[in-house]
Amino acid sequence: MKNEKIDAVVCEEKSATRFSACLLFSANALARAITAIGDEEFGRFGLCYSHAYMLCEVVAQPGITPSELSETLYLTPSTITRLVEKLEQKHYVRRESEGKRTLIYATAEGEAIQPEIAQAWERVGTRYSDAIGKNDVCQLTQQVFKAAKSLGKES
Amino acid sequence: MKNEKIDAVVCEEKSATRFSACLLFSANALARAITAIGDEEFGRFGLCYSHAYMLCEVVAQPGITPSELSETLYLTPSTITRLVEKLEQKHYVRRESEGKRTLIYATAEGEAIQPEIAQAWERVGTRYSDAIGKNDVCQLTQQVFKAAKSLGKES
DNA sequence: TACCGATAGTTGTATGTGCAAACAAAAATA
DNA sequence: TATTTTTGTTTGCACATACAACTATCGGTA
Repeated sequence: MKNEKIDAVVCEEKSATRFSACLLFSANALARAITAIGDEEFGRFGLCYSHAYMLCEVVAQPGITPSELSETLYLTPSTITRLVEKLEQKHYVRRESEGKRTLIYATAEGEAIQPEIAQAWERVGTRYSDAIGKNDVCQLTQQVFKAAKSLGKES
Repeated sequence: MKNEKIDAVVCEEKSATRFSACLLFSANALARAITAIGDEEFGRFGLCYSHAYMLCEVVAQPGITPSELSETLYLTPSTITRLVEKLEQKHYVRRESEGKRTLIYATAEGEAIQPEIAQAWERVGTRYSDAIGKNDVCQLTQQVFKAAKSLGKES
């Protein structure tokens, strides 16, 4: 019984499943695993990884708009709005309305925690490099990003 | 101004960003993009991709327990409980208590939609293969899964 | 037999994310 | 100039997921 049939075809090692051959499955599993690390590190100062990334971008590009952030971060505009709200609550950014656009600026406080973010970022990198292997990481990242970009256009 | 300094180092093509070199970022971007496709296809009959996967597993392994599903699907037990609840609402599975364990079985209805799930699964595969390239997909999937597994052990 | 730690599962709560709809402002067209 | 369309942003709602705390059961030990 059980799943002999499918497993016989798909599996080679014991931990593989009928799902491991599916990119939809694997990509989500990877994202969850690595996000756990990211949120653990960035969480030390009360941010999740996407907040940290967004804040970096705002610091680098003062007056950036939500739609620009949306493109850079590969997130929908509504998600950007929510993230900005959170960062605003924490006084890391402020918003300025300019016509139909919204300009986002980092506060002094937001700029001040940049070093901490950079450190956390590095720790995250170290941790997943250690787990996955430094050489593989670089290639994997490139391929993953390329795939994400291709799929972004698909729909 | 802007971000010349960093971009000069990191970017080669215009769409790359300081983030694209980060696996945490890229993996999440990929997961979101591919999940959008998955949910679109599986959503045609009211499921999201994780429901569909779980149902497959339950059909293949009648009487499977939440903790087994948790390992197979790389999801936390609490998430499994929530997914099972959803599938139960839709009358695709039923639960049986056996001591401290819970056994999950597919209903006739649940087994009946298996063909539809298989079709949707195939459509998803076709769509991302078309976007990414058939050859790349296979290798990418393996690497992504391997990385996810390594990271799963890390924490 | 009676207790205690370990294990399995569920629930409360919180959060990131997205879709669809609403809204506001700009641009295009008549 | 007036009207329509398009664009940018925000909100209402829904959902997958996780953590922490809680409950229930099992297994071992005194």
